[in-house]
Amino acid sequence: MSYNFLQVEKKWQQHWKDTEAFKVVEDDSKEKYYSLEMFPYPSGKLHMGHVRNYSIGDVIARFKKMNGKNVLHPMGWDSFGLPAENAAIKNGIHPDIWTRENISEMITQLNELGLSYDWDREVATSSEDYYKWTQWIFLQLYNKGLAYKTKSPVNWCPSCETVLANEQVVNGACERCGSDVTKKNLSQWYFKITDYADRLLKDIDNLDGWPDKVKLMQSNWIGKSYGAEVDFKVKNTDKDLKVFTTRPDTLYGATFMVMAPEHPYVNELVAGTEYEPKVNSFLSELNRLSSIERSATTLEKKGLFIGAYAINPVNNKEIPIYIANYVMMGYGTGAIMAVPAHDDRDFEFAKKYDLEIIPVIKPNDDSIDTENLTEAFCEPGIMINSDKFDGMTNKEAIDKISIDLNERGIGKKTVNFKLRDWLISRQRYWGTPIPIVYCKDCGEVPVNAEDLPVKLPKDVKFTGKGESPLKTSETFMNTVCPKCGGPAVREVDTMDTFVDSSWYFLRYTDTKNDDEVFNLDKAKYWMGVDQYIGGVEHAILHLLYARFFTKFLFDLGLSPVDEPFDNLLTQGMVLKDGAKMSKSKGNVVTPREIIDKYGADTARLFVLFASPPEKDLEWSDDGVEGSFRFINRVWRFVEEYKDILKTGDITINNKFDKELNFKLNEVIKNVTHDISLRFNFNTAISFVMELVNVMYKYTQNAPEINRELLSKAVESVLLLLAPFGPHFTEELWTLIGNEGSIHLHSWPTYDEAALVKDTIEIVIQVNGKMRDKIEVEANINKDDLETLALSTDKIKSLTNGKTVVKVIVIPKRLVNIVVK
RNA sequence: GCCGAAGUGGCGGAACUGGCAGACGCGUCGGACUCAAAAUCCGAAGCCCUUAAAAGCGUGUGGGUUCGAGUCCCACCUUCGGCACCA
Repeated sequence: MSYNFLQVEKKWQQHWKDTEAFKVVEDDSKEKYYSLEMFPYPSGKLHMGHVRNYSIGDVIARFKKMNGKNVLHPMGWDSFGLPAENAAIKNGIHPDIWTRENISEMITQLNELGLSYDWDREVATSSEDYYKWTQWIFLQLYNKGLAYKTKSPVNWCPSCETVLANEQVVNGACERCGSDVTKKNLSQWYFKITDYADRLLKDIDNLDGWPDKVKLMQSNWIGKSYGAEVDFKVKNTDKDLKVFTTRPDTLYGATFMVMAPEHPYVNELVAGTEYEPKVNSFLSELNRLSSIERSATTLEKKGLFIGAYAINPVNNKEIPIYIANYVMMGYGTGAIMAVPAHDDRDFEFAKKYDLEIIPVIKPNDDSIDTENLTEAFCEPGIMINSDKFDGMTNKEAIDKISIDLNERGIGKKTVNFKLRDWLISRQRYWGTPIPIVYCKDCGEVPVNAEDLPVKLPKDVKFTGKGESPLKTSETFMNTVCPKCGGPAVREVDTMDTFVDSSWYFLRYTDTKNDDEVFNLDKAKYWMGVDQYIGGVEHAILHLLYARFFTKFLFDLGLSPVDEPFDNLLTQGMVLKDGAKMSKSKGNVVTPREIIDKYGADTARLFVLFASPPEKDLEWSDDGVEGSFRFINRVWRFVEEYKDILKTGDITINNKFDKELNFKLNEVIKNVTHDISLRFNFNTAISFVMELVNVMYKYTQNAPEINRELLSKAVESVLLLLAPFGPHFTEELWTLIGNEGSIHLHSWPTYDEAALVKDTIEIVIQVNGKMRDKIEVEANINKDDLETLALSTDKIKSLTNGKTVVKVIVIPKRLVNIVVK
């Protein structure tokens, strides 16, 4: 026999809806708490990863509410994006309809899980009243010069005739049709996130509530490196070739120079020379490689001398200029000085093309023959072959040489970032239109803010071919210029969906505002997000973009904070048989089947109990069964004893009462600690299980049931479990005669006095090995404890005939006797 | 290659600042209830040797620090994650 979860869960879900239980408004008399889970793409079907993510957030939200906080716990939809468009191409359903249907299905499923969302604050990035403001933010970026258009190579699928996002390129091939992806130069919109690189990096230090792992990933992604820019003259020309190096100390060891094959100087330097055809064939060979193959470190280093020489500014040495496949145009200046003696890649290249190797640093201990290197020497050491810098440590020389370059006007200290500007153009329909028009006379003109939103048209053809579906809508394309009123055409690209999700957490504070992106006072009340929860796959892009937007809006005086998320929890994946659940592996367990068979409370309890939230969770059907059993065990207990429970002052009458009372208070303390400080829901639940076990034993063993005490224990169990299993606890709460929702009741408190024990158990070790235990008065002094420990029969027999060298007494814990 | 995380029973996982390793759950075994089964309740259980007790061995491997190490230090192995020719 088990409880009727179907009926109970339905009943309370309806009740919460009817009473608007989770509606929340600003209230200055209460401390706020903003609990946020990363909003989903509305695919239409919830998976276990969602269940885990939202269960974690819901426990936190409900727990904070029971602790007196005014809790903002919203949900919404990252509803622009490719799948909707693919559905349109495949099935002819309009993306808008497809998306709306999915959203309503997902809302049903989320409500079936009993999640405490304030649906009044729902946002959908694809709705006009949301993307209007996404466009508005675009205009602000544009006005500040942080949104710009430029030609750049993009991924192009020749078969689908469309641009692909990086994520849609799998091993150099189109995700949809498998064709080789090529590069195509197209005009693209960018956000100048690089202007914020330094701040985005520096402020990572303030993110105390973020996992180190995520902070590190962001740091690496931004990739700041310190070094110097050095100007090399190109022999017999007036050109200066700039290189970036992090090792200015090795400047005297530069024996050749390598440029990226795409470097603009390459064409100019070889034009009309005997090297031109060779360079061209080198280039076309390289272009045949996909970007994946090109960037593989295993790719053999290949290069070509282009007939020109550069002059090393520190010693006027002429060095040959090469192009090679291992130098990237996108980083630094696209050209490097090659120092084979002290760089692995340059060494490999020099050996292959038989180029000169000059050591300029030797190890402190002469352990390496620098004249006959077998590999590049990359350790710190002492400067040699470097004029006036000889004898210095190379560390010292980095600084000295940089200063010297600066003074002579041939170089300077500089920094470089790996972070690039953010390409936001997508040649797609189902996204936020970019609010720009092109006028024959005025050129590129931003749409006036009062004319927003630039709406997505309905009369669009979805063929899956061509650059952008919006081109097929004449009503959309043809417009008038906001500046001169003349005929103009609209930008047909839409924005990357990461743009939409970079500010939704701010909109939640004020979702219905038609006049402002969000109200500053409301944002002031709710921001920052106290707890953000989501998958670690968003550790870099989404979180970095969201930080960028928040800082930008902060600079405009629109956002009250310059970092959006005070605390971040990255939950682990849900695995089955050691692998991520996926259709292709056939190891998917759907939330639907679990809810139907056991109910939402069981599903929630299991995903929270099976593993700590930040670790991967191994799915176990037997484990789910166990969680279901536990809920039933609680249910039966309450049913059996509900009639004799009696609230009132508790008197402790015997050792059974005392034991139960101790456990009760201990568990309240531990559960509170584990939820609030560590988010270790798995141990929190296990403590409640212990309490329930003790309660069962109590009813069997105690000579007489202490009705007030048992009543307090039952209430506490329900309150402690309320955030985890909101439905059955609500039902049992009324069953034992309470009025009102358990979720409006305050969190149970414990009595420190109940945790004081009269006697405690002390472990006795001999030479660090546990040999005996004794029960002693809790307040026994050290000397008495030592005497007692040495006098037990067991210890006496073990120490007999040996010398006691030392006795270590740790009060309230153990005694360790060292013997020889 | 670089950076990071993690290795604990048959399984998922506990052990907060070094102090009884294995909480809690699953599975297993035994008992009660039942004509029987399921469900439920109670109990056992790291491994090894044993009728039992005691001893011994046990937190990836090898060393070290300490009265005492899953926890700290050094070296290594394995697995997972991120970045990947970043000059």
